Amino acid sequence: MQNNALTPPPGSSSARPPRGRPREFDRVAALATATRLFWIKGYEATSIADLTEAMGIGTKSLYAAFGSKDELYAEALEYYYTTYEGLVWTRFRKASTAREAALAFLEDSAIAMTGGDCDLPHGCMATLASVGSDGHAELAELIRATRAGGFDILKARFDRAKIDGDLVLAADTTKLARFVQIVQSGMAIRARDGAERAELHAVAEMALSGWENITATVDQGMEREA
Amino acid sequence: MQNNALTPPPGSSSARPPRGRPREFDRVAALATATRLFWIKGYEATSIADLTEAMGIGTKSLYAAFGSKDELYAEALEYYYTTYEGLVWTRFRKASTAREAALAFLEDSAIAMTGGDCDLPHGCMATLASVGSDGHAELAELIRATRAGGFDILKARFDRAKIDGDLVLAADTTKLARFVQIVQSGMAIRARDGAERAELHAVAEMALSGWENITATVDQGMEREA
DNA sequence: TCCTTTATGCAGTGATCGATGCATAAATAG
DNA sequence: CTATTTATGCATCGATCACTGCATAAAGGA
Repeated sequence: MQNNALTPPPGSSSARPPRGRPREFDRVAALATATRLFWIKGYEATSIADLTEAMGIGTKSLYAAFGSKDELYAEALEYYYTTYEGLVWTRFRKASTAREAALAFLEDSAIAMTGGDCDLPHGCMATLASVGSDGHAELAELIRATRAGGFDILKARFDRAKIDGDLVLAADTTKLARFVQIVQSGMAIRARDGAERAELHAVAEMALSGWENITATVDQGMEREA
Repeated sequence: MQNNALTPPPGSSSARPPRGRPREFDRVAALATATRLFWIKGYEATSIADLTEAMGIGTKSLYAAFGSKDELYAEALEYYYTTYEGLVWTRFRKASTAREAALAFLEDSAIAMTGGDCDLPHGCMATLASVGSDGHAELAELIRATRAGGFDILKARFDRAKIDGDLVLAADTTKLARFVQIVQSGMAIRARDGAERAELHAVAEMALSGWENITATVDQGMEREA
């Protein structure tokens, strides 16, 4: 949860200026390049050779600056989230109702996953990340936690909507948040397969077209099931 | 599309019985074991050493029987589909309306993705397959084609529903099929992350709770968007 | 100027990757 | 029986994996 060995604060307080030879490359730019590569190809398919070539530095500099491949990936995932989370959550936070928030989240996800306003890689780095769980337990847990964070935000917003009054108290916010999260996850897979933005946009709208039914009848729906 | 080098007919017509030393292992059982391993760990994270150990055979026998890792994966994907597609599509095919078919597909997917009635690996092998596109273009295309097959089945069913009359002619069956496919894809990711069957079951129901709104207003929804 | 500190380039570490050569074992055909 | 055909076990291939030791270059502090 807190900063462990994998995620040291990147721009930690530089109390004294470094005395030796200064770094010849921009660390942030290199991290951005690494992030893009991991985003596109994933952890396992991205080799150190791929990274050093794309970043324009040698392996020694990479390890001196980032420690290991795992630590670099962890920093890249953090960079990814802090840099691009606004694309997906800004309108969500401004929305006045739970439904508007969910729709904004899915619509803006559709935009972000198809390149945004620039040429971002398609798909969601956190959703599509699949680190083989052999010896990378720490990374796998970090990725799972990142995914879980999105769910928590959704559920918290829906819980607040109950207090605000725009969501009935009987609504199951956990299931609601899971549903929205699952739709976004599915969009990520389609985006990686080359889906157009309009397709994902339409899906965002269709997903919430039954909002009133969902929020009002989800519990009695479970009773009907049993 | 047709059988290429990667997918020779496994049980092709044995015109004459083999003359030499018979194989000491069951090829189908070995393929089933390999399929399960690929299903759980994916293509890249599953090594030949992992496979030979799990299958209980040597590398020479593996290559003699299956050709290469790529060809083995292709056969495993085919085995996966032909063996388990019934879990997901049987009730779908029997359904009398498009909505019932879609609901059956999502509900049965929820069951299959959480182990079915035995201890199947969680998640969908085809959906979660992510072969790094470096030098494995043929496999990547095969996987994309497998995913596309599911979409085609859904869309064909919805198109038929228009003729049957239980779906309005104005409905956009392409978007409808994409939506259902995306929900199922998202379920696969959640299943791999350890989702309970009940959670995915609830999502299947929620996804189709706006069916009447979707099928009736999807086009005017697009107009409202523009 | 000299000394310390840091970064870089190059070569190379052991390990593992997918895949093979070779000798041998085991079966059938004659 | 012998000859032929096939499967297997063992050792190993070159390539690549993540990663590091060592010598050198380049900066600041004194």
